[in-house]
Amino acid sequence: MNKNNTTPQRGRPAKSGRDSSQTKQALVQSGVQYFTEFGFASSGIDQILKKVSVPKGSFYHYFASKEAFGIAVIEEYSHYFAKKLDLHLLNETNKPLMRIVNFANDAKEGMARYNFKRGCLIGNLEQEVGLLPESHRLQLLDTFAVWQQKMTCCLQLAQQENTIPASLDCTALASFFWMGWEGSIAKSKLTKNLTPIDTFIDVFLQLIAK
Amino acid sequence: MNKNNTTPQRGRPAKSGRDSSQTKQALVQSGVQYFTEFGFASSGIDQILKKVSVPKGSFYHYFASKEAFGIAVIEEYSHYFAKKLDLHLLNETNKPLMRIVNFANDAKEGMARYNFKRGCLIGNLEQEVGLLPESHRLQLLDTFAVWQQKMTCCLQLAQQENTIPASLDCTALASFFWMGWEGSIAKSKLTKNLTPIDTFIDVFLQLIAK
DNA sequence: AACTATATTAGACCGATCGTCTAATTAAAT
DNA sequence: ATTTAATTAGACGATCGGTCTAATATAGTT
Repeated sequence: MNKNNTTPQRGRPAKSGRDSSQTKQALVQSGVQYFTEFGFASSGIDQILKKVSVPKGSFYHYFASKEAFGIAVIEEYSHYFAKKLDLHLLNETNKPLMRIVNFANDAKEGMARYNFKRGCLIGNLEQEVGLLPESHRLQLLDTFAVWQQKMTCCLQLAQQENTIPASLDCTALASFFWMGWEGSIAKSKLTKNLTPIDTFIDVFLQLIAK
Repeated sequence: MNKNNTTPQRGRPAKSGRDSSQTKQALVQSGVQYFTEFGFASSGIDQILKKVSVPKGSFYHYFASKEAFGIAVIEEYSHYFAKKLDLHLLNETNKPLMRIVNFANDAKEGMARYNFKRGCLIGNLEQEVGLLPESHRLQLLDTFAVWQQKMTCCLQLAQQENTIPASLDCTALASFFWMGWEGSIAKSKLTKNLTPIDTFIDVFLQLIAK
């Protein structure tokens, strides 16, 4: 975002060979991993730095504080997830409810790939909210609002298709979906298998189908 | 459990005046509060002790380790919650679905009373499972299994009454309920209001009603 | 070539815990 | 008086938290 390789870099060069924005991005991605697995409070800056071979002294060059770093991490994940969501929920080659199923399958893959250790950053931090700075709390709320909006649209499409009853309030149903979703991800972390997610999706679809 | 006031206490008397089992119980209750609000990893033994005026040196007299203490804390909460659940779900003066509503209202009171800072110990620890000893993980699974069984029975009652469709698998539905429930408690902590819980219960009941 | 500005790093800083343990203290039992 | 049991005092070393200052290395400027 900041500098590209056409402009020569001033200052002492990074040990890693990355330029400024690459290093920043690498740190954020490492943060996503650690925060998703261990939460904000229990993740140390040391580990996060070590993973991408950035020296400790550099951290406060790139970020003003752990809080500021957290904001960047949440933002990164939010963008990543919103993209994934659009990929499935706006895929016009599939019917609306099928899009939800596809999204769930995508997420299930991720759960298994990381051995059920990660789950959803937003859901994990949500539980930790009592230990988080207020800025993070608001950011999490924003993120959920975006996801909810996307899901609402998808459900409305299903409604227009007459796949689900017209009597349903799609906004409330979308909120309901995400609460159950986060619950199922958490349960899946606990059981270390995909059964909870499957149960959630199956029952959800069965309940809303006409 | 251990000693009552009829048998005189040997050894140096506790500063607090409590006997052995009272002190242990006080520690466990303090642990419930802290673990529920801050999780296992972020709760310090010091704080837990201070809250009930038990000196630090005493901790390892009462518990073999923090892990063992955690087991006692989870057990205490599980019992407490199972009792609350029975109180509502087995209350024959109400129809099955009304019992669920009453349970939810009870829980909502608790959420508000603690200013949305605590929520559900089991749900909170569930998210933290990556940082927990395996013994805790299994205990959490057990606890959920018990809750799920209780809810299954209640839903089956509703089914027998013909309040909900006979086509529903009550076991799956109970699992679904608890995932959504935990999700709604977490969301309620985030929003600092009861709207998520209300939405969850409302939509759930609407979806399963005939 | 000397100097300034900028970018990055090295590594220490200190306070706060962390969970645990050993020795001392206090009382009842013998 | 001595032993046994229960509780406490307080230190223990280790880790690690987030942060900061000074040193280093490059590019731009004169």
